[in-house]
This record gives sequence, structure tokens and C-alpha cells, in this order.
Amino acid sequence: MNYWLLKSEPNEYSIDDLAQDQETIWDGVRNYQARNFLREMQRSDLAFFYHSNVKPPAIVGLARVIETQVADPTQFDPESPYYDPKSTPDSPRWQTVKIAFVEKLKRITLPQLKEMFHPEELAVVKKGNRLSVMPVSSAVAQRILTYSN
DNA sequence: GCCAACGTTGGC
DNA sequence: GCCAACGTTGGC
Repeated sequence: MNYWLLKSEPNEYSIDDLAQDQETIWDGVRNYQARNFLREMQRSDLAFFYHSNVKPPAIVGLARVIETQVADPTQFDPESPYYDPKSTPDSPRWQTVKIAFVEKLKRITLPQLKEMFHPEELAVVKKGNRLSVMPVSSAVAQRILTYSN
């Protein structure tokens, strides 16, 4: 089983939104590196839910991957800001996953994460990192879970 | 609000 | 295929 980190701006979609919805399709990712990680995800993988673009940014919860290789529906929707006219239902360009709410965690802020981990251990503490989907090693994941329980 | 980092676009 | 210009992310 693998661990991941998913960034979201809470004014777009927060952990409370996920707690209310219980599950959601992680749509709107339009970065190839992030998509490649989404393609690697397997059912029952766990993802840390991270709030970005707020003060302070923080890990706030946990989600579980419940369905993989989901074609992002927004790529076919001309009304969506994520519409991709070059993508067809026969060969969708953007795959994602469906995730389910697991729990809210005791918040770990970015400054705290920087104290706990080196940039090589956890990409989200690296300066200038803009990737919205990234892997987390199980050693790092265990330390986060221990800290926030 | 600023701006560093970095991905994407498009002219050549 | 290079790279300058441009746009976006996201911490500060």
C-alpha cells in the first residue's frame, strides 16, 4: 500500500467538503507529472489531504483511494475550465482517482513539517514545489500519523 | 500583493 | 528542437 499527498485550496475544496460528500472524483489536475502519480495509485492507498494557499498551509486529513483509472469527466465538458478539446472518450488524456473521506487529522502546518522532515524526505517542504499530487514514503507517513493521532 | 519557481506555448 | 515570453502556483 502506498501513501500520497493531495493539495487542495480549501476555498475550492476543503477537507470539510470531503467529510460532507464522503467521496469525490479528484478532477481538474492538468499537470502531467501529477497525472502520472494519479495513474500509479492503487485501490486502498491512503492520501494526506493538504490545504494550500492558506495561512498556514497544513496537512488536515486523510483520504482513501477507492477507485483508480477514472477518466476525469471535466476534460470532456466544454463548459468546464478544465475542458481539453484534444482529449476523446476513446483515449482520455487525464485519468484520476475517486477518493473517500477517512478522518480529519490534528493539523500539521508547513512550518512543523519543515521541522520534522528534510526536503529530500518529503517533497511538499521543498522550496518552490508546485506539484499538487506527490508520493509520500511509508516511513514519513508513519511519522505523520503518529504525530497527528 | 509580491515574486520565485517552473510548466507551457509558440515563433523561428 | 530551442528558448523567450507568458501564465500559474503557492509560500511569504
